[in-house]
Amino acid sequence: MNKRPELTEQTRRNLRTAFWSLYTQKPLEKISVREITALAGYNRGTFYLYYQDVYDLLSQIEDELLDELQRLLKERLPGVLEHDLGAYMSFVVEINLIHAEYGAVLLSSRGDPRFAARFKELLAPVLRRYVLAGKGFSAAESELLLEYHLSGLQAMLARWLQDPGRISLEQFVGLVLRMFTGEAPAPHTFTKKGEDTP
Amino acid sequence: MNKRPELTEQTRRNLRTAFWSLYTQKPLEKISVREITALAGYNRGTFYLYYQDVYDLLSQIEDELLDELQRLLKERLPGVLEHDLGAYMSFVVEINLIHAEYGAVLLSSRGDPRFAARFKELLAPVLRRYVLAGKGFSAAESELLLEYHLSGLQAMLARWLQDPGRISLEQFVGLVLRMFTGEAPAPHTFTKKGEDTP
DNA sequence: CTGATAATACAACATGGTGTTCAGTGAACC
DNA sequence: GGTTCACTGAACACCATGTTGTATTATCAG
Repeated sequence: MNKRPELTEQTRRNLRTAFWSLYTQKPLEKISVREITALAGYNRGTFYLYYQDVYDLLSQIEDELLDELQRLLKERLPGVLEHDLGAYMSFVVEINLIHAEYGAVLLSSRGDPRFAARFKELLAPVLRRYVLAGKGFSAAESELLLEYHLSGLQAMLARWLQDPGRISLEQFVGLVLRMFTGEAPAPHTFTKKGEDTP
Repeated sequence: MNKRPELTEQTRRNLRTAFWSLYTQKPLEKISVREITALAGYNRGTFYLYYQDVYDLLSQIEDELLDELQRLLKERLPGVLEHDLGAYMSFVVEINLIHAEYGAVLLSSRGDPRFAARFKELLAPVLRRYVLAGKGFSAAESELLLEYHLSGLQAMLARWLQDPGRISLEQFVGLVLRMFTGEAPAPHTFTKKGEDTP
């Protein structure tokens, strides 16, 4: 099966690209299969050879992003996290920066709440253990504070991704850590590492 | 026009109630005018005598809630806020508790992002002045931290409204203030920690 | 080269939602 | 008792959906 893999992949990409250029302009419910295929230059029926419906297409984009994020995070989690939450968060933010074209939209208020929810779910275990644990909160309190931090982080990250030039990555991570730990670290300057960041 | 105001008001209410009972069960885009009018016991055309479309109906509910919230907050702002952010936040939370039937849905992740955005916009000035001002943050940093606090508060409030019985209002406001002020113990009398299991 | 196969095109169909229109009905109001 | 009002019922044009059957290519195996 699939005698022409690179052609089908191209078609898939074309549909996805057409969809995304529409999605950056208007909400999901106003995007029709007609519009996508017209923009991509295919017959409407062709769409259904690749995707069940418009939401399925969006889901596949989201799945790819989240799968990669999870994979990368799991690689780094044991080595980095234990003694350096800051480095871990830097890594999280960097990954998002790489995929900013998608992430900035999906995580924003005009994005997909389901995506944001899954993103938060990914980070929840880390926050539970390294930000909330051992501070004497009841289970109910922890749950609420976790929601505060996760939603806050997600929204702040989304906003930063809109225009990452205004604040450096280090400064941004500094703000995140400041929120995590209360008031602890210094406000502006952050310790610089030996290497440049892309 | 409108010779029988109490009849038309009743119809309006019936349509709104029918819509809301559907909206608590499924997302907006899956709710049709047909469904609403069938549930309310009216002809489909009648809907269009009162609302432009389904989103218009939702908007009217949201507008009413936000208008009342804003009105109440403006009443209390000058008297209460200056010396007691805690009392002010208590008031904010109380108002939301009164309208929990709507607020708990609209503010939740399955609610309307536009509503959440407007809700946050309402509280933004207060946070800007009483939580962020005078702490030496740059404009860009303040914007990001504001986003963190607003989104965190909104999400935590939404979650609390789902089941306000688990934590008292005072305790909840204590958590909010704790997030606002860093880690400092809350001014109000609430927590007695150390007995619950973390 | 040729036949098989896979990717895509094109057209048509049934379904169901949208928003609008317009004549008609019954009850409320004056 | 006639008029006005709220609502009905039915129809209309439009558009999107998802599916199907048939046709047209391009690629590959033999």
